[in-house]
Parts: sequence; C-alpha cells; structure tokens
Amino acid sequence: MARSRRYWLMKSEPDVFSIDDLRKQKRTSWDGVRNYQARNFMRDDMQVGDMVLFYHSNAKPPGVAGIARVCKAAHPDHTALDPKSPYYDPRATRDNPIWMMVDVEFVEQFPGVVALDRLKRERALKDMLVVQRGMRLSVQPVERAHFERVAAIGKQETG
DNA sequence: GCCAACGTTGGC
DNA sequence: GCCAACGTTGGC
Repeated sequence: MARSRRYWLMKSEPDVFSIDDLRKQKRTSWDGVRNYQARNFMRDDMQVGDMVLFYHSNAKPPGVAGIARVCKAAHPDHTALDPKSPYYDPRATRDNPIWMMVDVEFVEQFPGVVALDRLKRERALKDMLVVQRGMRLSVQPVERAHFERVAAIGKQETG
C-alpha cells in the first residue's frame, strides 16, 4: 500500500521561475537544486501526489505564492551535465549525475502572496522550518497541519 | 547593497 | 578529522 501523501515547501526566485510561469506552462522539472540535503529529500522522500507550497524567495515580499503537486519522482538533473547551464557541475557524469530533480505541476495560485512576515506572525506556524532564523534549505518538509493553515490563509488573501 | 547564517572546500 | 577561508543564500 502506498504511503500517505507528504507535504513540502520549495523555494524559487520569481525572477528565475515564478508561480506565474508554472501556471502558464502547467508543469516543470525542478532543476538547479545543488544542495545535498535538498536533493536527498527529493530523491528519497518525494513521491507523486505529494503537495508543495511554492515559495518565492528573494522577492518583495518573500512568501508562499501558491500550491503545486509532485507529478514525477526524482530523476537525473541533466542541467548538471551541460557546460552552458548555470547549474553545470563538472563532477557530474551520465553514470553518476549527482543531482536529481522532480517534476511538479501547477495546482493553485493564491490571490496574493502569503508573506513570510505573515507566516512569522501566526502562532500556529511558529515551528515551520521556513520561519526559522537562518533557514535557507530550498526543499523542506512541511507538516500537514502547517500546509493546511498556509493554504487557508492563501485562499483568503486578497493580494 | 549589506551581511548573518550556513554549506563546502581544502590544507594540514 | 579539524577548522579557517571562501562562496552562497536570502532576508532586510
């Protein structure tokens, strides 16, 4: 029997790839992750059907912009093999790609971004990783209750 | 643009 | 294996 659905938060700089981009193109390969802990979450723990909070980092304001869903489990991130890619890693080979990515599909864009600021003011979210000081992991597990809370706030944000 | 916090690298 | 130096992330 399949394990139950898990919940995640994934960061993207909207100047590079935003929730608008995901909405328009419906799905994407989450390439460019170059951190082992983040990779391991994708490779070992993410499964098709898992839900994702799409977080805009380096944005004004930073925050959760919408929801996505994992639609393909981890597979090699070929951008590591491409010398022209900003994500090129000379250590990567076809036999040992080192870096992995999952594919995600668009689910929902909130009317307005749920700002990090707002998340920090929610008592119920005080243990969420993303609100912890110095937390820069770009792929994070999220508790279901936290996911539901952020989604509820997002649906009522007017922007 | 600043810089604190964090992750990685490499000399020893 | 330690840890200083360096590079990156990402909020502010």
